Amino acid sequence: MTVSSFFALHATDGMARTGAITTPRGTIRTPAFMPVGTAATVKAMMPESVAATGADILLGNTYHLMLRPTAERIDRLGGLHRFMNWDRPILTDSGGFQVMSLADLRKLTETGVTFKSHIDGSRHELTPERSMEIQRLLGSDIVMCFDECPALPADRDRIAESMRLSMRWAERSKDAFGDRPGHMLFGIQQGGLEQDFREESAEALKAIGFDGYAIGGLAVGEGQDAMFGCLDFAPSQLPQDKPRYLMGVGKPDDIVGAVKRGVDMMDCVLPSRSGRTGQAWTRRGQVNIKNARHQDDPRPLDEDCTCPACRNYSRAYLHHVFRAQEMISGMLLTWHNLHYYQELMQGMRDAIAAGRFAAFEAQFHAQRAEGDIAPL
RNA sequence: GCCGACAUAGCUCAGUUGGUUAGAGCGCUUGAUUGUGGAUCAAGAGGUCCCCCGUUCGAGCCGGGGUGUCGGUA
Repeated sequence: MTVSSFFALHATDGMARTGAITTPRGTIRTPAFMPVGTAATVKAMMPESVAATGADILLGNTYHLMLRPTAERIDRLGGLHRFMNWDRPILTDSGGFQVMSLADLRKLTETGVTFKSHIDGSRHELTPERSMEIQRLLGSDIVMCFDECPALPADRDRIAESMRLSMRWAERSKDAFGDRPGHMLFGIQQGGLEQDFREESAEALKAIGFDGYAIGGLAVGEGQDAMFGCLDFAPSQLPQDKPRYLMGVGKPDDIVGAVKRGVDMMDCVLPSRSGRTGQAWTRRGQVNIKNARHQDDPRPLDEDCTCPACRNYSRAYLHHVFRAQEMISGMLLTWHNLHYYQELMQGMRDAIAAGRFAAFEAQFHAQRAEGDIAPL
């Protein structure tokens, strides 16, 4: 069906699409879920285990790697892939999200952002140019523009001002990125929940021209209904023939809703963070393994799951090791969560290819509605 | 046996000259977590203040007796 040199659309079903992004380091099947490996590791997971869950690509983070161990050191050691023993594609966030999440540690100007390190208090300047340089030193396959991501709710003036700053930074990012065969640069649409600002942002990005287009600034406090409302129009404002990447999303039902609305790629810390804080995501919904009801339960987290946590361990064990703060707790639950997320993505890819996404979605919601297995 | 200290939430402990409905940390029961600060936040349950008697308008607090624990000593 297709299109650009590296992105091939294989099938669509409604707004949902399935395809593949080809990179020198491997193919990314879309819709894709990308685990987050902020500090050169998907926490609690070995890279081969991450690959075993079915992940084609993972994320690294400009801001965190810049502070420690520094981009220059990673470059001297052969680049991020070699450094962390992950030879498949890596997408690096530009540090833009930290402009929001670390708001009390930074100063924002037209030029860029000055951060005060949360590690040692040292000052670091991040600009579109410096962000591109760091992502080049890391050897990132998919580089993200440096942007600003305002928390919602925010008033229209603030959203417009922020979006336009991000668009000026997008242009500087493109200039600084230059021409790097085999590497891609993605622009990031902003504009809050406002359709006109999203449109203005999309037009600005398309005029600059990118290899892919991200939808940024969502899942930052607006709630699912509002986010879906925005996704009812945002994807179609972006080019049809390029990957669309919804940043930072989400819970399983957010992901299904996003794919339904035309999103090709997503990332989220949730499966990995939840794994470390005792929360599991299953086809029957959310399970809090911390809860006392699991302490005598010999059954697996999910009887139908083939991940190591479900195949080899009981809920009672997972409960125990979480309560005892044993490291295997985060390892097993993270593995399960990533496995479930990837299985969900595969299910959606198959369903779209077969033209039965609506049925898949209905079944997804029906299984969740059943709720967790009955008490003992 | 004698001398001394101590006894308050599951645990470790605060508790003012005697003054509303006795607190904290941890633990416990739950919830939140969306481009990761291995983080953080929120709610809740839980008390015969060792027992008895007394003083007092009023006792976790003061007095007497008892019980228990710990320490010292013979």
